[in-house]
Amino acid sequence: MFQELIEYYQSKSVDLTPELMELMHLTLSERTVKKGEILVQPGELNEQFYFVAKGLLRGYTTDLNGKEHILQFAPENWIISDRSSVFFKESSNQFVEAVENSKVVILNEDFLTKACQINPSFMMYNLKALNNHIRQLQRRINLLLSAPAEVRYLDFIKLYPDITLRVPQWMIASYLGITPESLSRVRKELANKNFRV
Amino acid sequence: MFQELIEYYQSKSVDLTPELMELMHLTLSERTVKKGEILVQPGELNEQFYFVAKGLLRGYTTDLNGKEHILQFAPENWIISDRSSVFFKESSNQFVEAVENSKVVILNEDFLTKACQINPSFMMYNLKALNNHIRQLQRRINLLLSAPAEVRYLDFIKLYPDITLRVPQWMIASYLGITPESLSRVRKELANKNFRV
DNA sequence: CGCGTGATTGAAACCCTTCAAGTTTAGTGG
DNA sequence: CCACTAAACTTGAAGGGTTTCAATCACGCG
Repeated sequence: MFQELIEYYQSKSVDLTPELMELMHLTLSERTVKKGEILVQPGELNEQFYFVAKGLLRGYTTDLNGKEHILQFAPENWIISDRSSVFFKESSNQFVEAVENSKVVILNEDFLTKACQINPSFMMYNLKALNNHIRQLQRRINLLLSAPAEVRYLDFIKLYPDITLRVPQWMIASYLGITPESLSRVRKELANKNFRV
Repeated sequence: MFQELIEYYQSKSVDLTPELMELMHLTLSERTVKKGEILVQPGELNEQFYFVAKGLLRGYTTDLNGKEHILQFAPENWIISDRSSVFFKESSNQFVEAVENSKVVILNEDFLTKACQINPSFMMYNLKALNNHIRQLQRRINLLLSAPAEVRYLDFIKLYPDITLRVPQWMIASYLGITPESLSRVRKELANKNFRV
């Protein structure tokens, strides 16, 4: 059980003490989700974090015009959730959906806080992970504020070459904040400049 | 010493044990910064968090055209820093500057990790604060992806009425990702619609 | 009072969107 | 394995929101 999660923690230098292992087996569970299946819906309370053991999830919102806006992709070894629900007991404001057939490990607030308490190395990992997440989000905000679509696209395929190949183009467009048509034109422009992925 | 920080922690239900108080006095320091003074520069290593006890700071980047893009404002009781430096020992990629004459408490990684280790209530506070920060950033990304300038502006003055009154308009424009001219026009439109702040 | 910073306004240009149509690709059932 | 269909991608033309550049106006501070 939780093989992928355990290996992930090891790679992050988490000291997998018997105590931590016991906590994991007591509080965690696994679940498989089919492509297109929805794990979290806006309006619902969902106090779970999902660690992606296999597959690919995405988090997105819909606006008043029904347009989707992708907030995050979560491939293997990423954690995705709606933090409003988990830490603040508010209803979610985003969807979490499986882009591919996936396997996730379900973490909850209980596990995270207890693991931090009983295991200093886990706490260090968690602090770093959260700060790193903040860093990524700031980087994305900076790009949205300062860079045109072409630059944002190049940044995306450089940062996430893996995801680029696994999701349809319109999802990348949605993540970048442009229309699929615009992304198509951006790619055409890049091709004309002899750019190769 | 650290009166504002102590009151802030109390308001967040942090249990201010003697042990934690001692750690604070051992590792924290205060500093006053004049309006316009710069605390962090891109390229420099700066392993400090700043808790704003009084005043207002801002974090911003400059792009290749020399244009500024404001990543965050930090009024009283906010923490600002460049997380690349603090947790990952990389050089900063943003400026941190005082918008007003300010007083800050300087926190470092050592304090934060130790405080989390010796004090469960501090750890809980810190976890919540980080998750809340992530939530705010996602909210902002969502707005940048989905909403036109007018909506983003209305959201800003609703969320940060205080900051709206304390910073020049061009800084708000920079935060929103538009030019000062555009913000001026947005405000004119709103005035025509009989909108009042 | 004069200077500099910030805010406003106008006109042209630009990036991106929208809408509509056509083309390609991928998946499914016969 | 082919045929069919739906989804994804491309392309074009028109329109909208925002930027750019330039000029003007308002205000606070030395």
